[in-house]
Amino acid sequence: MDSPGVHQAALAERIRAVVRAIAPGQVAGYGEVARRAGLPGRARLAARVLSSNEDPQLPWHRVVRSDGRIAFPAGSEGFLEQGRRLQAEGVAVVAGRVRMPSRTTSLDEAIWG
DNA sequence: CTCATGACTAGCT
DNA sequence: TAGCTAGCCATGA
Repeated sequence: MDSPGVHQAALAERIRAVVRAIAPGQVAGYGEVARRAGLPGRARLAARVLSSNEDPQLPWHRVVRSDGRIAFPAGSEGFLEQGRRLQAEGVAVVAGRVRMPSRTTSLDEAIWG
């Protein structure tokens, strides 16, 4: 199915589907979303899809950068909005960052719990 | 066509 | 930890 004849609209459709599949209280990186949509390396495309998204039902706020940072400029409206929505779902947001699934806070915690 | 831009990433210093 | 660089790719001027 991933033939070189697919349109951009179809790709955007897949990306939105993947974003919709992110469970509440969870987050995913742009690159991860793209990869799940069958588009490895297209993190930028995923970001573009969200930037041009018009669907109010799309949980775009669950998508962050690979390092857990919110992609919007700190202090911007989008930045505040995303942080607000994430915290409303129980996601810990500290200084514009969220804890990524496979990222430990400290070595001690990783070893000793 | 070329050039600049951006809700990105990984690697190196 | 932080900053810089190069690669990435769709869009618009």
